[in-house]
Amino acid sequence: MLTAARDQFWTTGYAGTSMDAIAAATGLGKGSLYGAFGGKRELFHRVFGDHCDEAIQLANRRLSGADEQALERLTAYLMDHAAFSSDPRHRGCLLAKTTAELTEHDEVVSARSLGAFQAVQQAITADLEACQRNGDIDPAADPRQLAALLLAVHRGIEALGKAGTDESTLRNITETALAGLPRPALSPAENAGSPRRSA
Amino acid sequence: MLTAARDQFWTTGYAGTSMDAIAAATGLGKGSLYGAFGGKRELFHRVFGDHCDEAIQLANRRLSGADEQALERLTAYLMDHAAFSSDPRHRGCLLAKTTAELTEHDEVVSARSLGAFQAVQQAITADLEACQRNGDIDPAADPRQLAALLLAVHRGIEALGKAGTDESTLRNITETALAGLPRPALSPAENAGSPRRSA
DNA sequence: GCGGTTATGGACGATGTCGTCAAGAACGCT
DNA sequence: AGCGTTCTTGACGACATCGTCCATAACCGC
Repeated sequence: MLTAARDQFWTTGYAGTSMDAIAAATGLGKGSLYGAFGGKRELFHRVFGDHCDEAIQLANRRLSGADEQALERLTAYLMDHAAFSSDPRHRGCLLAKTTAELTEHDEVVSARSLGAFQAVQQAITADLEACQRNGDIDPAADPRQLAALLLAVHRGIEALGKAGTDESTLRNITETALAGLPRPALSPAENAGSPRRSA
Repeated sequence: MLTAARDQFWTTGYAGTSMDAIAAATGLGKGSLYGAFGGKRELFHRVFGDHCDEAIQLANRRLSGADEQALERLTAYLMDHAAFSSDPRHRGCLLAKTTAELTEHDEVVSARSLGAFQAVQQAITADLEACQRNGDIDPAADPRQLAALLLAVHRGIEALGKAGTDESTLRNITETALAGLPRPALSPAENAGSPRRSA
């Protein structure tokens, strides 16, 4: 029911969605909607908040686990996002669309957007720290800065995918970004022994 | 006059902007608007097309010049964008907002968005090739892939800035991205002689 | 200066949209 | 079953919005 309302906002945006459309999509009468949520704005806040929570949980779930697979998880997370974003059926991230449309006009939305992005960045940071513990990434690097970069790449892929960029380009972007991460400085002698992800 | 209409669309989005609002903003009567452009959609196409052209021209202007300053230009382009995007008064890139709102619903907008992004990417590619000629970047690297990554970072910075990310974070992202570009492989002996950008 | 042409502007009808409300359905409790 | 309470609903008023239309103003060649 909330998902039907969310989908409606998702495809037509906040301003482009009428309460009648939501009533039709959910099967509820308009009176019920106003009674339950107060109004269009409040309903959207509810829907948007839930969506942010889900997105954060998803990132945390996909990026947490054993140190040995940390780089694998990160790669998969970004690669899947690239594949997903380039799908023409993809409506685009609701978080991105909402931020673009409403962040200047709605404090609640603005705060929640920023919070969501920071939470995802935090999840990436944690995963990068795991990569460092596993020897996949230079331990001297600041994982928060790398995470910020990867989040930016993540959001950039989202934006470019929505514009119609094809999948291989988006995957290449991900690969190039990951290739640019600082590797541990190995003295030539110790090439062999250090732990790396499995192929 | 077109800029007034553009600004109106820019701040309130396509769906959120009424023709009466545009009439008020431009000082023109509604009849004139419909007579001159045909309708809301056509007017927006005009405004959006002009804006894309300007954005492309700006990128080309800022990223072209002598090989010796190619890396400087690229750095400045991205850094300025980071500073710009984090300004709370910044309305956010019209190209990004429009792509987010309309790309699924309007073929014309979709095509023009993709074209604009590709044009900017091309400008970055050309600048990176200049960097390679100047010895700032590994000549073995594919400049188009690096450009795609930098464009993604550029768009990501835009998105994060709109969400409220502060300037220093966005600048750090830019620096981290630039630091991850592949440097020319120098044999230890020739460290001294190769051309680098001036500090 | 003048007739014809074009541009202008705001009133207008039709429709869309928001939020409310009273009538009715569903439900629980005794 | 009978009753009161809550939930649901679609019609409704007020207003916004779209696109049109015509009376008027500006402009042009002559």
